[in-house]
Amino acid sequence: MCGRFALGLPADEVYQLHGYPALHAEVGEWVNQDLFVPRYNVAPNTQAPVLRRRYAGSSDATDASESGSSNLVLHTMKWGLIPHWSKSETTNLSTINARGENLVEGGGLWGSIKGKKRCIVLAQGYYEWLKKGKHRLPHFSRHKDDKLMLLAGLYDTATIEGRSEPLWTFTIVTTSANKDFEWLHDRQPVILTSYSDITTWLDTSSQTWTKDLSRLLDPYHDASSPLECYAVPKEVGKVGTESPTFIQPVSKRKDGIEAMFSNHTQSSPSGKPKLAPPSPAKRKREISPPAEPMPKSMLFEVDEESEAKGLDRRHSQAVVKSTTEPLVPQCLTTSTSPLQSPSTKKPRPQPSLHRKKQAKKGADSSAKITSFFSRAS
DNA sequence: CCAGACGTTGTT
DNA sequence: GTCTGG
DNA sequence: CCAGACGTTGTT
DNA sequence: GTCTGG
Repeated sequence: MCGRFALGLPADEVYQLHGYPALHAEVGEWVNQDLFVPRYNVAPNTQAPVLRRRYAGSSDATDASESGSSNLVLHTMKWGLIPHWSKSETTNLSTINARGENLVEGGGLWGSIKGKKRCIVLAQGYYEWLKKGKHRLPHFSRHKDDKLMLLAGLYDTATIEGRSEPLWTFTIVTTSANKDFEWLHDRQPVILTSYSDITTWLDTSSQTWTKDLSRLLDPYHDASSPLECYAVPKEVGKVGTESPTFIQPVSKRKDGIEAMFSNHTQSSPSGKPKLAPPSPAKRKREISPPAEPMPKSMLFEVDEESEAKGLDRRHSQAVVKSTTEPLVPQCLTTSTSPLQSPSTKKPRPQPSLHRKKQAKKGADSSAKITSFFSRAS
């Protein structure tokens, strides 16, 4: 399922968080403090930000600052778990995901890890490709309130021949998609939201698996933190590309077109449940507006069929709505500045991640092609 | 005992 | 590394 | 997960 | 089609 997501931070950096309260700072704050370099296309086999708990006496301290009381460490690991007994950095195994069902059942590759090396992968959201015949249309799923998405993960370290440092890698735990997401895909990452779930998942002190942990792997359902999902530019499918537009609804860029076609409306073909589209009013708060410029030009193919269905989706029934209350319990509230001393760490300039040239223009018959040129200010 | 698997997704 | 299959 | 490669000999 | 790289 989850083969791509958004948000990352600079490689090889290790941050010391100041205990669980800082977890709240989580969202927004880390990003706004430029401790993260926002990324919009995090692929397997690349580095990504991971949170784990460290225990006194363990020798896995890496080079994190030794400032005492904290036991939560944030650093980067490579996506795609390499078991500790492997001597090679590559593997035949598919380990970018771990099925929750197989954790519960026990044994196997995960048997020795699930009780001891759990972590949380930080993301703005994740991509999923909706299959439409032979076409695949990328969608982005995220918390409606723009909170960081916390994905349940497992990690391990391996000593690779010819390397002096251990290789840290992780995998993302998956489960059945919940009802609201079945139209998109049958699997979903395990998304943690409540403080107690987060602490439960990160607490490996017992070194064992428990029923409580199994419960966390149930399909996502947290009415207080609803998700939203919308189509995004196909360009996200190209590895190595980066653009904030990848996590923005493609429909937003089709305003003109949408207006033109808006009479078609629906005739709900199947009884499929669908997600409500992002409310237009809401989409304004951007996560960490990057210094990064928008691409010179973006091109989107609008296939009539998908287009129709896409429009249809916006009239559908809906995702649970949260109008209520501060989604994070008080216990998570940060005391002061959560990350004031990540040792020598400083905000760094946005790396230039663009490599994309020009979207190709070969209008392939059947599809309607529309180009949008965003004038990056 | 040794050899070989150990995994996921998607597609057929 | 640990478990399974032969 | 998707995108892109997937091969050899001989000659320069 | 299948494998590799990102």
